[in-house]
Amino acid sequence: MTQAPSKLKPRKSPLQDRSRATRDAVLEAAARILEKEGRHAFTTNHIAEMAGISVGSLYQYFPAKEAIVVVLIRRLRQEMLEDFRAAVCASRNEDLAGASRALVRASVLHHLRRPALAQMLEREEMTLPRDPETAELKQQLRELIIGVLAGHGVADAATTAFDLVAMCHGIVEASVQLGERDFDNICRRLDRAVLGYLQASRPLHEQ
Amino acid sequence: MTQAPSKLKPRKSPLQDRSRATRDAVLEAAARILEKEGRHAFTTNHIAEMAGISVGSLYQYFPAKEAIVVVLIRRLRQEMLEDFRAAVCASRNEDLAGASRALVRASVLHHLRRPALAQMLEREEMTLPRDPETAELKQQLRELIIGVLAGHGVADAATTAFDLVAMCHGIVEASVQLGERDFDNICRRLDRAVLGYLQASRPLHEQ
DNA sequence: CCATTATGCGAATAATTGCTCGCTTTTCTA
DNA sequence: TAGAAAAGCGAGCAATTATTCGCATAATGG
Repeated sequence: MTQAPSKLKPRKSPLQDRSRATRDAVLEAAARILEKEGRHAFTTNHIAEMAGISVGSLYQYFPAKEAIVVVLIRRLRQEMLEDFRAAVCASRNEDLAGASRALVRASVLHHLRRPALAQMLEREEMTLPRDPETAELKQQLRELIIGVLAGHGVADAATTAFDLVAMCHGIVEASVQLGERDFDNICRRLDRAVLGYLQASRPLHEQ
Repeated sequence: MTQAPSKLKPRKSPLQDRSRATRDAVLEAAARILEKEGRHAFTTNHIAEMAGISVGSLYQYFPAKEAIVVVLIRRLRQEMLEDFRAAVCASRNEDLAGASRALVRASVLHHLRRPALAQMLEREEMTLPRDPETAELKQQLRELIIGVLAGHGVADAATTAFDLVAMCHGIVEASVQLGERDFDNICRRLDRAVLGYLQASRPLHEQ
């Protein structure tokens, strides 16, 4: 009883340089189509054409169209995790406000690298079947942030982390969607939101 | 030279009760499919089947599949605007904190009515061509909130309104996605975020 | 230089799906 | 109640698209 081949894992791993280039070309073409032409243009034939290869070659490395998106998402999450780790590392001697600012900057940086792509991929992620590898990356990211908050004595770090991430995500996504590309401006507003939330654990009348 | 028929406006307006029922059945079936089966099941034949009518009848009232979604979105925005207007009206004698709380409750109420549907429709909206009627509703909503903030002396009401709406949206969406359905719990956290942001206009050290 | 393996190709296939059109049934109206 | 108008029907057309498969070309190893 052999395992049924997964619909998400690569059919074949590239061994030669040539094939690795093909695989990368597919991924880059797919990314470009998603960010510049949208979902409707995201067809296997079109991806192959834009990558300068044939559909047949595409299917040697990806067992299904979805698998391409899954890899792109995985890469995005991987990058994000690394950015956040770097930010946490660089701000390990700062106070809570300093650490928050560092995380905010990492978050905005991530979204502004390829704004349209990041948004498309996040949207796709919700439609796709759960990918354990991506879930693991997200879990690590969550724990990283909870750790930072808890380390600074924030109460109920898990909920706080959840809300902070969600509200930053909301503001950045909405801003980027409207064409905002001013890194510092977005950061300022996120800082205000984050620090405000952290402060507001104390009720208003104590001010 | 007659005007080319729009792809979004109804081909025919229902005159008899019978046809109005058909139209409504289509909309409700479409909504149910979107929220319970997802995009991939959203086909005209399936919608007609679930509505208990034939495809032909469907196309008498909607010139294209997209038109159905557009109407659903329009209805959602309409409802939301009315909820917000009611909240603003009911809290017109309160202070800024009170008004904020009222708006937060309206927002959460909106999302919790049919959580899965609201999320799907918002996602679809981004893919669809811009609908002027929906844009108008959103514009009114924006002005409503800006008005409330400005009326309480909030500086830069436009940006503040944008950020508050975006961050609430972020938190609610993320919470709902994880299955959270506790109205009061979500409200509490949104209150904290909103009041925190409003407070944080003053820098930290003044506290 | 040959055998073997890896890589690449793209026409063809099979399935899906948005939408039309000629027709029947129901409702309205005069 | 007859004729017209509205509403409803659903098989089938046309177009799209994910995926395959038999074959060609290139790299590798002995």
